[in-house]
Amino acid sequence: MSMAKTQPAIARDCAHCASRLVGLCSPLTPDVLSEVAEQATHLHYAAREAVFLQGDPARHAFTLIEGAVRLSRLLPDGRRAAIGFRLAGDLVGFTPAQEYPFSAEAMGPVTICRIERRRLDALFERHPVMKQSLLDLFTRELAATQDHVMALGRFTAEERVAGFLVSLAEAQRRRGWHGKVLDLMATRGDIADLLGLTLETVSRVFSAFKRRGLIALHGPQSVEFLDSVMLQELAVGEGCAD
Amino acid sequence: MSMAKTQPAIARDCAHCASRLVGLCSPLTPDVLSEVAEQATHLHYAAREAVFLQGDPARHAFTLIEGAVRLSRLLPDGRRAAIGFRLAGDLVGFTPAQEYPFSAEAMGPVTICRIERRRLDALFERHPVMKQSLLDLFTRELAATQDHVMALGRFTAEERVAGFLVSLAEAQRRRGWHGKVLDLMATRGDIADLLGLTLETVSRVFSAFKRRGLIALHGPQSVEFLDSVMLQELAVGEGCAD
DNA sequence: CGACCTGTTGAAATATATCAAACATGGTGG
DNA sequence: CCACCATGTTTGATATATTTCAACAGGTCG
Repeated sequence: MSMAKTQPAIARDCAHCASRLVGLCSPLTPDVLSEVAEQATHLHYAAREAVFLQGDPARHAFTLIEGAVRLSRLLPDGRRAAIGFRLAGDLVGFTPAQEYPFSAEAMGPVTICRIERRRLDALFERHPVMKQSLLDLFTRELAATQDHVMALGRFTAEERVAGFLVSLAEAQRRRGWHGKVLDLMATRGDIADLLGLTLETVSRVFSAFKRRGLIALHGPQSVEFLDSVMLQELAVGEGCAD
Repeated sequence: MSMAKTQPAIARDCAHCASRLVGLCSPLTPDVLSEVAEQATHLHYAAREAVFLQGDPARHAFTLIEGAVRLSRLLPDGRRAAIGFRLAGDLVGFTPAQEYPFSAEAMGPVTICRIERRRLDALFERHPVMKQSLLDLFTRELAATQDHVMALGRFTAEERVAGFLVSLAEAQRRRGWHGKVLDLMATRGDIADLLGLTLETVSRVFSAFKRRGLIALHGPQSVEFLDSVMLQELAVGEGCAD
């Protein structure tokens, strides 16, 4: 099952990967990029497998090539809260801290590009321009997490699910996706952990949205947007709720 | 009532203030510090007054000299969620974004040190060391916000209130406070907005803690810790709940 | 085929919200 | 000094959103 780590094949096309370091490397020249590429490794993970665990020494940073991962924290009694989902192109697990502050688990089959943190730090030393990019990244991440706080603190279950759908669609759109049919890449349980709900509630909300003609389901993971306007309104807390 | 903004007296002792830029300036030399001090202004705000509002152009950054402010977002229908509280010494409203992503309101009488963002940016240009400090600051802030997500998503009302008390005590301890009696500096409503609860629920939880001998109240804003161990356990989600 | 996982749906339980009243407190002005 | 008001707090009764517990359905995979 966990043969993933046994195949750290050096990637040939990792320049592609490196350039995707969420724009971190965009100020860099091609030769620097290929230098980065040589230091990186491609890995594969199966669904539910952990990329790293909360508390592990943060020796690597990752960029997702394909698939999606869930960043989450676990309580001693089993309660789980997801901090967020990360999709292809996202930087994962890069922290100035000594240990990862949360776990990262593959939500489906995942291909990921791994680089040693030491090397990344060195890269930052030599190319201070990147620090600005990193600061911007952290700023966006902070803003997103604050949105999340708003949602968990004051939104109803329906508003949270609508918000999840809308922002996932937005994230995919930034990745070139278009159309009306969205692949969730997450189980009801994953979504529940993200939204601070139970999986049953999430399922009920999907059913309610379907009944009201806001969405259609083609299989539980495949959502078609029928009334994006209404969903958007719900998502920002202006929904009429009826 | 709002004569605050009419008294932007240049502060003489603002080097003290500048040095408190949450360690941002710790790598700087004294002469640079006094240079910063000359560019900063002291302001006073009355309770409930806004230091800045969500959406305002982010033209200034602030450091709290005295008092406490609430960072919050407001929904069109009046629901409010607080992102966090900031205490003396904290940096507030410094964002790379164009607009403030949330509002900042004084929770009581507040003295604050204001500096133009332009000047702060220039300072960062000239002293790149500070970027590292800023990155560390953002990292801590991100981690704190993620804790908040965990709390709002999976903690019960009692766990959230216990967590609030413990982390406020911790914050005050870092500021040199010691002892057992804590000044909340926040109304029940403020705390409710922070924890995603109603003010009535917060009040009931305080009463329950009092009944169980975990705390004593000397006036509604003054909390005495009687059983810190139990509170701590509740705060991290290991509480036995009885 | 049976075991298993994910999802759906129902009925009951419960934590928290909502609505409402009474109680303190501090300031203000007569 | 007292009456008065605004603001915050406590507490009670009730309502409700969401959870919990439970049963079942549809895939998939060995």
